[in-house]
Amino acid sequence: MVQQSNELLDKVTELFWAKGFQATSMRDVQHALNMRPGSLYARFPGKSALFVQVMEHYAGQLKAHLLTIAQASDLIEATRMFFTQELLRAPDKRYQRQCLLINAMAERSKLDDNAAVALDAALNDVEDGFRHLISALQHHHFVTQTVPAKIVAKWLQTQFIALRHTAYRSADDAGVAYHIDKLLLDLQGQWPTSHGSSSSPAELPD
Amino acid sequence: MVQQSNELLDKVTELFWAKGFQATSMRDVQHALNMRPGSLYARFPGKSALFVQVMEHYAGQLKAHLLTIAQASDLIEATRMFFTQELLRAPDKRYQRQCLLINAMAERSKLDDNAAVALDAALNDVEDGFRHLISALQHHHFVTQTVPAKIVAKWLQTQFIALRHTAYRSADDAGVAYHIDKLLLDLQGQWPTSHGSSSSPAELPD
DNA sequence: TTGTCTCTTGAACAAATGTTCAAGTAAACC
DNA sequence: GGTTTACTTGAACATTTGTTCAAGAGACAA
Repeated sequence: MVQQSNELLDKVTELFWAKGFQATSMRDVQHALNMRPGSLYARFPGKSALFVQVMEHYAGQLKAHLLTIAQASDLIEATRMFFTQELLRAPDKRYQRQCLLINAMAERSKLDDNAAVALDAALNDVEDGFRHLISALQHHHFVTQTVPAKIVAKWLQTQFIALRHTAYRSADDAGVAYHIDKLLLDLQGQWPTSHGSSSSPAELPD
Repeated sequence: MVQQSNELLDKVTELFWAKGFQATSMRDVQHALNMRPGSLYARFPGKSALFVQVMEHYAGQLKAHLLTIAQASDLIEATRMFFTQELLRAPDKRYQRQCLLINAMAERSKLDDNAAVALDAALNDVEDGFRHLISALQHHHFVTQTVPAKIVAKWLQTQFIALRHTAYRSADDAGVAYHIDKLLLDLQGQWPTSHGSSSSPAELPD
């Protein structure tokens, strides 16, 4: 009758995702996991530790997803699919259109040190996933190689974050699909030649 | 010795901006305004009402700013200036790089009905400001007229949101400036011809 | 049965938070 | 001077929240 840690984390992740970290009380967690306070605290040292594990859980999954995509045969289509899947989640899971990490960022001032570090690590992890995807896109000449993958990756992650917010708010899914089309155009389109970006735009990280 | 309501709202806005709505306690507000609980509650019926007024205050200012920009002679340069100003706020006001509205969105589940309505209204207000700017840009042929201003405006607001997050997190201001350049390229660049966007791409809302 | 070990229970605590209200202050008006 | 009016004060309340811990339950060995 003992639940696996992964199942537990799945459920807690959903909670934090749907309601936010602060808005989710330990009593909410206890109820969702059908555990009493003592048992819960035997498993997780406290709310902050729970947050840390959820961050790792979430970022790990997202990064893995991105690495899979980077190996697809039709990269552009796979990228579009990725965005479509993430952004057009069905109404019953609409809260998943939001980005858990961004919501967490908004609550940063209330996080303790461990939690803040975990949040940063999670964001960097996801960025790393995007960098792999961009490198693949550059390798297949979908994206100019004159701009470092790292910079394009940051751009794409930025787009992802913003679209999640818009998709969450918008009632118009077709409009979101249009935004994705625009994004894919811009990705393959023109890039500024330079603007004092510290690293030379010519060199490509791995 | 009585403070103007605008001064009060300015201070409360800063508080909410820097710490977040939930993370700011009424005692924080009392301290910042040098008011005792009773006086504060005589002026504002409660924390939720405070939130509502801050939303109106903030969105009103941002929209006004956008309307001013829409009347500049060099629209592209004015737009770039707008983004640069908002995104590269000096270190002592770094928290203002974040978007107050987005942070509020992340706490939506804890807002009561009035506050949620005010938040939506604020977001729509800002979107309206962007729409005016886009209309001006289209009028001067910087942006294609084949796409409705409303759609482009939503895109630009999305970009704005995204860049704010990145600018807040990033240690590299030159990178942010590069992102702004890319944004201005994309704005003037290619737009998808259609993708089931419900309203016909030919007609332009004023 | 008895004893031991592991895990669970739920009442309880302490701190924080939004809010109220009777009492106090001082200026304005008759 | 006396009375009313408008505003301020700060102690206090009720609720929520993260967390703890002594007591209990059940499995298994002696």
